[in-house]
Amino acid sequence: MARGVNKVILIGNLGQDPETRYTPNGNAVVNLNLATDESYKDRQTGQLVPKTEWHRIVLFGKVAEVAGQYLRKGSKVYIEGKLQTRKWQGQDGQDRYTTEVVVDINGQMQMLDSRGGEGGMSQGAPAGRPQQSNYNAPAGQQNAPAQGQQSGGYNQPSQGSMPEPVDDFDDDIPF
Amino acid sequence: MARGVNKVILIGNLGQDPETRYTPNGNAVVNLNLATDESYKDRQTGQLVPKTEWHRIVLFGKVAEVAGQYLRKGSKVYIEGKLQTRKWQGQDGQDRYTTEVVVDINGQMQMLDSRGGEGGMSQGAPAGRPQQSNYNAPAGQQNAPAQGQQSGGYNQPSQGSMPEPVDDFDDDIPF
Amino acid sequence: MARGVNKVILIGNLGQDPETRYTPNGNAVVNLNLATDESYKDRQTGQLVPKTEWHRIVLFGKVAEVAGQYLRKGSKVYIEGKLQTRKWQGQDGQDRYTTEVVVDINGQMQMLDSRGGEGGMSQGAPAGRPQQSNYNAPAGQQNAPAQGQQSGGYNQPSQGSMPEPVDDFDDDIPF
Amino acid sequence: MARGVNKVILIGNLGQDPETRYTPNGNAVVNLNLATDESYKDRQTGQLVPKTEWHRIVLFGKVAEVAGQYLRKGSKVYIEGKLQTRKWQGQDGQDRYTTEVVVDINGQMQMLDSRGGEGGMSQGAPAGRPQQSNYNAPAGQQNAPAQGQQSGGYNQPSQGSMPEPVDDFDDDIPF
DNA sequence: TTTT
DNA sequence: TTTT
Repeated sequence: MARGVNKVILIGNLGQDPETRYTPNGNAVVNLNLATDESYKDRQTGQLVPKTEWHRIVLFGKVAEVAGQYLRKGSKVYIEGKLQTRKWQGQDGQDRYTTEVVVDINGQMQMLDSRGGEGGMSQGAPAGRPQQSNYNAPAGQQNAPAQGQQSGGYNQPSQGSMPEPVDDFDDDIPF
Repeated sequence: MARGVNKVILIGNLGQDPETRYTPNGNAVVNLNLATDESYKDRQTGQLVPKTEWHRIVLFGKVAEVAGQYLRKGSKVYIEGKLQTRKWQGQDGQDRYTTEVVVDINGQMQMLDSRGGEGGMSQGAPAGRPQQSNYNAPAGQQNAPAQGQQSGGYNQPSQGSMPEPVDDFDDDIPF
Repeated sequence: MARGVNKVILIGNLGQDPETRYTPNGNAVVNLNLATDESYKDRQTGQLVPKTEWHRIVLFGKVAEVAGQYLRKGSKVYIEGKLQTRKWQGQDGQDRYTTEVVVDINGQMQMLDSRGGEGGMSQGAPAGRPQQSNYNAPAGQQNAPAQGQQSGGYNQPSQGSMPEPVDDFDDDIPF
Repeated sequence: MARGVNKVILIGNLGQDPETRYTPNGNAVVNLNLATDESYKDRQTGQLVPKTEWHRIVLFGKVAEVAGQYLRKGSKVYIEGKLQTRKWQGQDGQDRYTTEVVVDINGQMQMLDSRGGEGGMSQGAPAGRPQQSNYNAPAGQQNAPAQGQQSGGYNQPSQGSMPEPVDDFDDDIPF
């Protein structure tokens, strides 16, 4: 289904809790802000300078549910997805572009926080963590897109189908 | 030098000829517009729908020289680099962001057009091709940044150093 | 379905025509011998020395059919798969191990020979090419495992299904 | 320096402590046994069956020193390297082949155990851990290849140079 | 031989 | 804007 290669591999940490939305069909769509760290040697000073790159990740389907349920601010995660640049309109009516890493059925997400409070693969929601109301809403059920989530507007891109244009993000600047 | 992973792998075709610039130090900086193709099955119609994703690639150093010299509109190429989002100011004074795939000494570029005239690994510039004046300017020499290219402003990011902000792109909208 | 990452990405050329087998279920299993080239600078002489690495690739399912049909000795190809080490018995009864790159439904194969006689995505078998009798045998049909191929014995490892034990390779030394 | 792509990306856990050797030049060469886990659905039973794949990793240079110093049995690690198949002679005089994932200056190694005592990026050797005598032997110094390590025989493959044949592994079966 |  |  592809006559090219478009692959992104990231390991980094979440800058904040995942944002979970649901499509009209009840499929989870999760956004992550992921930081990858690098350091380089300054040519003037010879000092090692840290540099953080931020990535916007969008997960669909099963992997979105797991991400929304178990990842939290600070979580370390492996992401494999593809690059996608989305066009949107600024308040001034001008076109803007946002590049995201899309993780769908062809991608992968691996939680890298082992043992202990941060999550992992353990079943059940760890205590002491803010629960999101629709967390366990089974994909495909109609009860999922509850209040605050009508915003949805995503189609589930399973096996190649693409997310539809999003017209009602919380604010005007999605990145 | 890294406490994370930030890797992009692409195979696609150039939408246009490479754009070559030179830094004040005479190092080549090359921009590519790369298309990766995918097709997905439309859920309504069951039709296979082609979809093209465009990527902005920036190459530095030796690999930039090779890209600028041998790649052309339509060339098929393998790219391995990292994601980097650059902030710039629109004419309206507002912040804009552009995400690029940066190919530096840690990255890779492979030409995938095997046929004769289009390039490959062959030495020497093929005949019948528009030559760019500063093509063979050895990196690090002072003759490189000729008129129209003082604009430079890139530092060569070899082994971790970062590109400096670019303040005088041809136009206001670099993507 | 994975609590780890096991990924291989190769671009190289086939050392010989693909070898196609069929499982008892009529699914294609294709073996490729793939060369990846690299060159390194000899520390004594300073010379650039070419070095070829050979990889054994095994493709299953749909991608196997395409590979068997269109790839030929010399074809350039992109492979994405996973590492798998298989144990087998030498004639002397001792254990041997062979590591292969397995391309199943989670992997990818891209033909990189563009335009012209070498293949590409073109429909129909190019003329003047040795046809293999069972080439177009649809997967899942019983006519596939003809003589010389009962050897099969692979299960298709797509998304979890595993290769069955292989007991009758053509010869004793599969690598 | 390459006319192909040969890349391996793994995330898994060490089956045992790293084995550190030194070349005659005092450069560290470290071997890891890495397990990557996957599970697949059995087609008969419908059960989810776990499957572990074992990988032999060889690290050279700086990354080898870090690996030897901080990784331990059970450590989770990200590995980026290239495939290399090495020929050796069995006791019976017959050729054997072993495929390894080589991590040199072009590769990467990331420790993924964040928790305290097990390593991470912290300076200095954590207490309560078996120290290896030649741990801090600076590369290139003659004191490194102490007893039990004359075996060495590796050249450091920095930037493309290749490991020389190894003729005196501890035992006859290196994998 | 690891890990969850 | 590319390619098949």
